[in-house]
Amino acid sequence: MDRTGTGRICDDLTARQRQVLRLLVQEYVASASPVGSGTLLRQGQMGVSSATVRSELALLEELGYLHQPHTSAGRVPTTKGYRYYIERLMDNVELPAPHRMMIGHQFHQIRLNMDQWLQLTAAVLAHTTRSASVVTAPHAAHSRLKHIQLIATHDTLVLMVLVLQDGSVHQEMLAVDEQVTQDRLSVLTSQINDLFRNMTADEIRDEIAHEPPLVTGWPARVVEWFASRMQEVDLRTVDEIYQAGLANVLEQPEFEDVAAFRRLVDMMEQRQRLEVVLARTLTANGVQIIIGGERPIEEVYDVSLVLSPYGIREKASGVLGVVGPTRMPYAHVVSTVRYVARMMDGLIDEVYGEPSA
Amino acid sequence: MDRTGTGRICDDLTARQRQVLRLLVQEYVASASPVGSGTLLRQGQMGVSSATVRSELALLEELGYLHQPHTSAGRVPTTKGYRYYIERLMDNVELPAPHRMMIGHQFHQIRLNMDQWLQLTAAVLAHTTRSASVVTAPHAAHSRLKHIQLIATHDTLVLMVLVLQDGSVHQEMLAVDEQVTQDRLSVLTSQINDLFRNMTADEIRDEIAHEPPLVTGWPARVVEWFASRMQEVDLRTVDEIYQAGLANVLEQPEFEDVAAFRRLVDMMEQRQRLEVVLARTLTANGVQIIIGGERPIEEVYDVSLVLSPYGIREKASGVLGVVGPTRMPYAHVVSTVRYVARMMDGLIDEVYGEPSA
DNA sequence: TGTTGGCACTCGATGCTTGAGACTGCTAAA
DNA sequence: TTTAGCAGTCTCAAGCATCGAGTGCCAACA
Repeated sequence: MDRTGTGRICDDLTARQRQVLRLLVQEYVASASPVGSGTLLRQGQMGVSSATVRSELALLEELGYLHQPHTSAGRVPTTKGYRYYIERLMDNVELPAPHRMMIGHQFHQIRLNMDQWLQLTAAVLAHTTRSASVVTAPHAAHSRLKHIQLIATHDTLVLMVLVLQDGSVHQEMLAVDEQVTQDRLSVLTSQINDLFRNMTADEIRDEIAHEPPLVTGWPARVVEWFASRMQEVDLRTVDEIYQAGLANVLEQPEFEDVAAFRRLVDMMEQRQRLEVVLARTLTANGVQIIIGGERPIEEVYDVSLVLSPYGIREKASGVLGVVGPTRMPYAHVVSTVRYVARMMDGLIDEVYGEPSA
Repeated sequence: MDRTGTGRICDDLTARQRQVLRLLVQEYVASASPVGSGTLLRQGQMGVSSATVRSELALLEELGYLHQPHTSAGRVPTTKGYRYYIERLMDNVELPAPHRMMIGHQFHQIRLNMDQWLQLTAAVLAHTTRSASVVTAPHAAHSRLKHIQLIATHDTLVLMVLVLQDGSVHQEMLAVDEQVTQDRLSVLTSQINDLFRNMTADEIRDEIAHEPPLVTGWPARVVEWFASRMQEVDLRTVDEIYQAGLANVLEQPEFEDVAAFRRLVDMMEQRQRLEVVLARTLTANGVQIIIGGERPIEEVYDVSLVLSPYGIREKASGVLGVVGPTRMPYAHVVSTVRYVARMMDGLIDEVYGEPSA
């Protein structure tokens, strides 16, 4: 792609401009204050004078990669600048061994309790990146029924516990008008299990629609309830969301401003919006970086997300990642997220992978 | 107790001092800035001059109820002042009807899904009090086994789903060395259910210790695992914790200071410490108010908690409440928390109460 | 004895000015 | 094309005066 031979690589920036942009982003991420030509010279030896750097800076600003808070200040990367840095300039290194060891160590010696795993994953992510983290429970798109259990908790209340192929367990209660006995429920449990085991929600819907009714009276309504609950669980793209490390981001200077922090907290608390962002990553490949001000989160310009899917697509997959300031050490965060996602892949494979038999 | 006849009631403060303290707390809660004698006079008609109020203020400060940030500022209640206000001066009114209606309305039309109920409860508490909220899942101290189900998810992995009398559902996986079949697990499921149903964790421990072993080989280890998991669940005082409304407290002026807000976030994120506080309320009667700087949370002096147990003691009970700034409209918050706790009582009774049969 | 008006005083908040410092853009020379 | 030099811009922190809410004290009074 180097068509001109003058250091113009790819399509737009010269080698020196790229170097300036890279140094500037790195310096800004480290120092959290606007970077001027002087600082840049001091930082990396680039063999030119400050005046040259200044003109490059002016050009980069004109091209939309940088922004100047005010005339006599240094430059700050724009969203476009971060995006360019992340995609073209950042060293995409593997997480250093000590970090890998530390993470690996924390993941050892824990029992096979999915809830604890996910909580731990969120904690580890938050801790190693000094940011907030999100982790969703693994989940399959059209999971099949593994087991249903109906339990009488009261004379007219039925507790349903639903276990799906993807390992998720769901529960809900239903009030029926008549008295129910555990004996009758146990029979019904067997019937439903025998009839619908290994079926998806859609298949169950079809089965019910076409077959003559299995039962009548309140058991029929229980079956109906079971089917609609299956459907509901099936439609959900993101199940439970685990979070950790909100306190970490409070250390960042950009969140001295309470309003800025509020945007981040809102982001974490508004489940709906968060779900949209997470769902996008669920079907993506590899680590996704969403920079504040970009598409799905235009209004939260000082927050970025580094997310990765994990698990086995179509079998049990979720999303995990980091939520932090836009001014974030992306290289480190990306490699951490990637590494933790790979770890989770391993776990999921162990738990849900193809049986050897 | 009015021994002197000069307005000295109970034991310590005169009627006028109490009036001054009450007005001051109310005014401070409303305005968020130190209250002086002038403001106090303007607020409530107390028929005395500012000089008199000043001397009362000076006395109240000497007694430790008030604090003066600096010489030329007004007074601010101390922890002791808040405590006195809450216990002796606050109007303990019922939540006004419009609020009651709004809350009641939000609670209607939701299905019997405990998870959603608790999430909603947290949201409603946070919304009506404009603070953060915490709600724990209902839970019984020594709950009996209702149902256990063992499911083969893999050739050497067993998923156990545990349903207890208190309605809680617990799950965990176990890796066994040998191949397991669902058939064998189903048999084991029936055996365990038949043998241990309606027993507490302790009873199950005893039974296992004294009876000859039910099975040998890996099924024995599954039984052992089941028993230890029961024990573990039984020992837990607080199960899942639901939170909401952290963003609300960011509106409060005292949390302009990031450090202060950090203390609150830490409070909410450090599960261990939060559990200690919540567990204390679990065994208490009625609404508990923990003021920042007081016993279990000495170091978090700008945060207060208003908590209430709910549910049926020994059968299914939890804690719910509000976490907000010490400068909090206690009367309103207390009546909200009380009202919501009563609502939850109703639900719990419906779900776990004595069967009519 | 308790209450009150008066008064001097304190001290944070506010606003203004000023100088230092960081960084810029521009220009003319190399 | 690069660079040294320079004038200009703008923020920030410090210093300073002012304002005013609020205080404590005291003498006079009911």
